[in-house]
Amino acid sequence: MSTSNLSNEVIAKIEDLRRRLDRANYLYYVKDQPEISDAQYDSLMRALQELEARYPQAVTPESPTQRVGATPLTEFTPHVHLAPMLSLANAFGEDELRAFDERCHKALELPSDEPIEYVCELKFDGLAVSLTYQDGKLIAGATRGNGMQGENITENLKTIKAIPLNMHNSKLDKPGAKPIPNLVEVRGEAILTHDEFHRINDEREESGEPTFANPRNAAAGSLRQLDPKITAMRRLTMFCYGVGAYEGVDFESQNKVLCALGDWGFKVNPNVKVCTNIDEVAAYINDWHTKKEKLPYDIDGMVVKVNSFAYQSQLGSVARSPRWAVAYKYPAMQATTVIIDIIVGVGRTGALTPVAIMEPVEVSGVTVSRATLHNEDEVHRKDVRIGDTVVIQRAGEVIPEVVEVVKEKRKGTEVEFHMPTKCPVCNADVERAPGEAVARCVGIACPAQIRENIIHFTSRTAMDMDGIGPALVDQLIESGLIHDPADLFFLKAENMAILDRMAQKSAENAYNAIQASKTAPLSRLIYALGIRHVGERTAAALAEHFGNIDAVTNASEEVLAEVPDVGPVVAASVVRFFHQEETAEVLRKLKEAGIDPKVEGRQQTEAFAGKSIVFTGALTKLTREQAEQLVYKLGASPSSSVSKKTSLVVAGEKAGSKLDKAHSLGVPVISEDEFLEMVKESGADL
DNA sequence: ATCCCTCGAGTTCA
DNA sequence: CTCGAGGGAT
Repeated sequence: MSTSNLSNEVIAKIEDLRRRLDRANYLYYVKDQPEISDAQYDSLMRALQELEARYPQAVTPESPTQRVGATPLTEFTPHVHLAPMLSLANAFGEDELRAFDERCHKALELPSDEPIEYVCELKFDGLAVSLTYQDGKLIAGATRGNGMQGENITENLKTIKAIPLNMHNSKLDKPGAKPIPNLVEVRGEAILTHDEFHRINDEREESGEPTFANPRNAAAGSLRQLDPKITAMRRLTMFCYGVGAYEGVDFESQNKVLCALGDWGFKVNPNVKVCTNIDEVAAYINDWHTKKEKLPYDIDGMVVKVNSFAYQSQLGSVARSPRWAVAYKYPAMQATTVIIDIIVGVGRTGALTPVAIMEPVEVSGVTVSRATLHNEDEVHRKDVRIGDTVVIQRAGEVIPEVVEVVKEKRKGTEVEFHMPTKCPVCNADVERAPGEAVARCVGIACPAQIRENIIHFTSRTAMDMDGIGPALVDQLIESGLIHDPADLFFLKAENMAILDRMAQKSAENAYNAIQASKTAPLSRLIYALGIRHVGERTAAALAEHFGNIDAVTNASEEVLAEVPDVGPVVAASVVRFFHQEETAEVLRKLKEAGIDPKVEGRQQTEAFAGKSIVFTGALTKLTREQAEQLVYKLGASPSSSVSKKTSLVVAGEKAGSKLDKAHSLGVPVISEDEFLEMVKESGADL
């Protein structure tokens, strides 16, 4: 391996390979229009690596092989920006945007009817970065830091393929094209796309590492790695939008800067608009308010800049921000606040739910003061403590959630949360089933559960008693007028009118709503009872299968398990529910109030209603299916296996084990003919 | 036994 | 809307 035989031919070969690799990179990472395949790229890269290995003296820092440095750093060194990286003043809402326009008019001494040209650019939510190029070669890259001085992260930035190691000079023949300056600081934002962010978090989750709260944090974390190999694995990208210091080139406007950056091989976001006046700016901002959600990366606003550089220098800067630009911020989806307390709520099923009570804060236009923490594990996973400063957001724009704790703000006085061992409402024991996430109050007469249960009963999706809300339910319980859902049906308007702030009119409305609910379909009633694991769908399936409430009440676990989507857990839950004395009492009162809904198309015959019937052997006059449909129509539930809950077995010819089982369990058995006779006598309307 | 899908339950604010 | 659990398919 000698250094002496580096011929011109070899140099030319190396340079050709580098040119082709740089171009492939540019087309792939900047233009998103690859022209060669990954395999072709790899083979070019391998060829270059081999040549460089053979002629180490030919390796330059700008070679495409040098994107991932070999050795990790021990620390970052400071980097002084040649021109400061200013921060922008914020504008919230159109009024502040127009105020900015007026300030510009005033400072430029322009009449207000003479419009100023502005450039609108997306404001990326990433990490601001400055790249320094000397004679077209990347010599340094740094974070923004305090604006004057940042950290030198050149090795990490070189791993970003969208950043050219060499500026392009191929478009010089294009009219208005700018030559490669001898010195330029290119300013931009390093970001992670949503896809990449999720990929990284998935990987971290799998390997048990803490996940990043958002793409910006992930991007920042990735660039602050001392080992560039790690940064290289986080496939960051970078949009460039401006210049700091520059020599050997001149610009007339911000728009020309963006064009030049594009020509030089930098990635420039295409969603830029030159607006002839502030109205167009406002319209463009408004346009992107919804469109921004469809972008594959995060933006948190729009940057509005005075286009003309002449105007820009006339406007100058105040303090640390230029007067010629403003950052329009869309209403923040995230905010920071302080956890005042973590309280525990008791749900209808006894579930204890920790809820964070926070210093009220505005998030996307709404004041938020509480957020669910779901369960104890969740609290500890996020390590939320009372007194913590937390980042919150509205998940799906609606429900507030705690995203993360700002650990840097910890004072050491924060209090850890522990699930109480006694119910905060009724002081009964709290149990957490092994393997389950929720802790439950086991108190059968827990007032909180009774309250939630009644509220659930009246709710729109259950019995739909319009006009009866939590407040009224509380008063009714407190005054002793009701103890369970069924009591609602015995209320009289006069009784309710006695209550605080209960006008005669609204008492009548409530009374009418209760009476109207008496005709609710069976599925609603079953759902309203609030059986654990029985929601709207399962309630509908049970109603459909059994046809009346008695049939459900008497059903065994086996019979229940025949219902579609009902398995052992749901079946056991239903049986347990109907075994409770309280349930029997409620059902009795419902009947007394005349509530016993039937499913349409089913008749409730004396002989069959609520019975569980099994057919066995070969039927001669009916098919098995017809027979099952028949008893279903008459109010019974057909079943396929015999248990002690079975009311009746209809045995056809050559009946086998089911008949034996019926005999051994003492279940009545009849023949097919007897069955048909029974149907006839039932008086059913066939 | 394991994965995927659906359903249930709890939650916020205007 | 999100998480967790149950059911059913594989």
